[in-house]
Amino acid sequence: METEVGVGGNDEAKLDDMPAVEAGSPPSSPREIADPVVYKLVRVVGDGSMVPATDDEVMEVEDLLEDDKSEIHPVADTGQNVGCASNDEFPSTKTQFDDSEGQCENPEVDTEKSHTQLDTTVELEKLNAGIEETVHLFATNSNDGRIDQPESGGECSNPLDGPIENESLVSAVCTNSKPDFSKLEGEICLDNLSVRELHETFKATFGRETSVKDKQWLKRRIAMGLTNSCDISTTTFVIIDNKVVKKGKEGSAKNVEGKLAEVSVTGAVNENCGGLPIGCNNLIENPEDVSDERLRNPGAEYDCSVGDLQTEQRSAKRVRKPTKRYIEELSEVESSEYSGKLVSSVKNSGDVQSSPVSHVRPVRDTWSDGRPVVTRQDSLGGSDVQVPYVCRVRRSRPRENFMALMELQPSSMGMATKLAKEALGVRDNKIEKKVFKARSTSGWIQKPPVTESEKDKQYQKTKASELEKDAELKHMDSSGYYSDDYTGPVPTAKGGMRRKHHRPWTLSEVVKLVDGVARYGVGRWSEIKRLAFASYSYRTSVDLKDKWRNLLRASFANSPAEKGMLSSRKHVSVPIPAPILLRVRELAEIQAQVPPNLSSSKFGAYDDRNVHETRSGYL
DNA sequence: CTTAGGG
DNA sequence: CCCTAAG
Repeated sequence: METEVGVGGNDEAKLDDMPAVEAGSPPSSPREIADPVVYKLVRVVGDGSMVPATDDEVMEVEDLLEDDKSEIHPVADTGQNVGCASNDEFPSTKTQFDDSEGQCENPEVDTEKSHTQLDTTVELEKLNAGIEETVHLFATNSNDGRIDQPESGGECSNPLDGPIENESLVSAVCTNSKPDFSKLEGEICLDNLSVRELHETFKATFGRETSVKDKQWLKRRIAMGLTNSCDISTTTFVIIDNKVVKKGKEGSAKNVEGKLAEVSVTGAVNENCGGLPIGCNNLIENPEDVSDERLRNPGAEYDCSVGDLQTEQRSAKRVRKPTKRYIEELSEVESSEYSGKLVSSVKNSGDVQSSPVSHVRPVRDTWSDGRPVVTRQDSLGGSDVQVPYVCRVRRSRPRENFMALMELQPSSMGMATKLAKEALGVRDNKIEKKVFKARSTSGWIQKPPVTESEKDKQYQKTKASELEKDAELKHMDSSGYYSDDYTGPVPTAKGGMRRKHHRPWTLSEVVKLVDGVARYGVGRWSEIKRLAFASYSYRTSVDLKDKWRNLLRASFANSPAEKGMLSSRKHVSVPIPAPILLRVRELAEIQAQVPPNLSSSKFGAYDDRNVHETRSGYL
């Protein structure tokens, strides 16, 4: 449990981070500034006690603060705000708007609007849910449940001396960051404002700019910001003294009014000068924020019309790591129906039902670089263990039948194999050896494929016929043909396993290989494998190549001795008949001298028999 | 993925 | 056989 929480407290020190307070126009109410409520970072330890935040944590927060500041600065630089000195500037604001009016109603806005609105609206739906949550959290945290009782008259308990502070403090604290709060005074009819004006107002409300061009969204946001309420009519936006006045039925609006103010004030001091509860703020910030997070998504929905917003916003705002919640949400969405539009799913989550629990969780699933890590949740013994989910599949190796493997290697293999199997996705019997690559270290090795049941039966038939055919050539046992197949991992003295399985080449195989080479040419291993070795699931092209290499070597080594070697040498498991070696040599020479292209005119030096034999089917 | 080569 | 570097 290392949840970071903000704890209200009077901490002047933190003010250093808010230059806004001292410089700039004289605070209208020095007292408030002297006694602001500031968030202090602490960490709640398991037992409930709190310890000071670590440097790192503080840094993080400061980062955020800076973030915000940097965001605010541009606002100041625009010089649009003529200072927020006094509270009675509303009129001038009006005029200001009028003056700078003109291009506000550019057509693009409206065309763009439709798209934008779509998305943003959706976002809002969702966000609202979050807001509700947050509000509740706040309510419970401050325990006096004031949020829920608008007219309780318990203002005195407000550490900031009552409701009035709401405005004065805000304007005071934020004086320097220039949001023109005067604009927020008195009656505001958002409906009458142009997009540009809305932007102004937005700025004034939140102390930052927005690039959203959706009037509806702006109005809603502003309304929410000003009233600290998330329950904003979607149609009418008349705000008087921080109260939304719904057209027709005024007071009926269930706004939280100033009650939330105290909460929001705390939040305000901390970060943004807007009168928005901080949690709320984080959740419903610009859609761009959200989109930023959403960006992690491959097929993010903001790809078209809102694209510019993203980029624009991103340049201005540092990208924050998506919270775990987002990751979860996204993955959910992604896995379910995500294919570019997450509208519907978002809509769903828009219901207030979303569990508050989920978003308090620490961000653990993300590496420090913000890159989500693909893991597999294994519930082992109650604790969630995340296993890096490796899934390597053998390229085109022998068919490894895991069942057989497990049978053959009872001991350590059992468990390991099982695990591996699970991790690999059972169905694929071609398991990449690489998984076991660590054989020397891991201590266990893959099993030989030998005992393949069905597949092999099938090919054993073919094999059988071949055997007969081969039987003459070699004096091999036709019965135990496969019995010796298994040359399991050879346990080396060190306990580490050596080599996988050694499958001795049978004479028939060799013949086939030679034949194949004769037919398709040296180096066409894949072809030979495909055509001549179709029935041998093991024996990859590489194997063929290797074998050929060996044959070649042998053939040349033996040639001088000719047939004599047959018995001379050490007992080779499958002594290769001289004729074959001879063929090999011939083939080798042919192939060497005659680049693949030429047809047949260049082989005078070889006896016809061989050549013909060799080339049978070739020409 | 397929080849070639080294190990 | 394994592993890898190269097309």
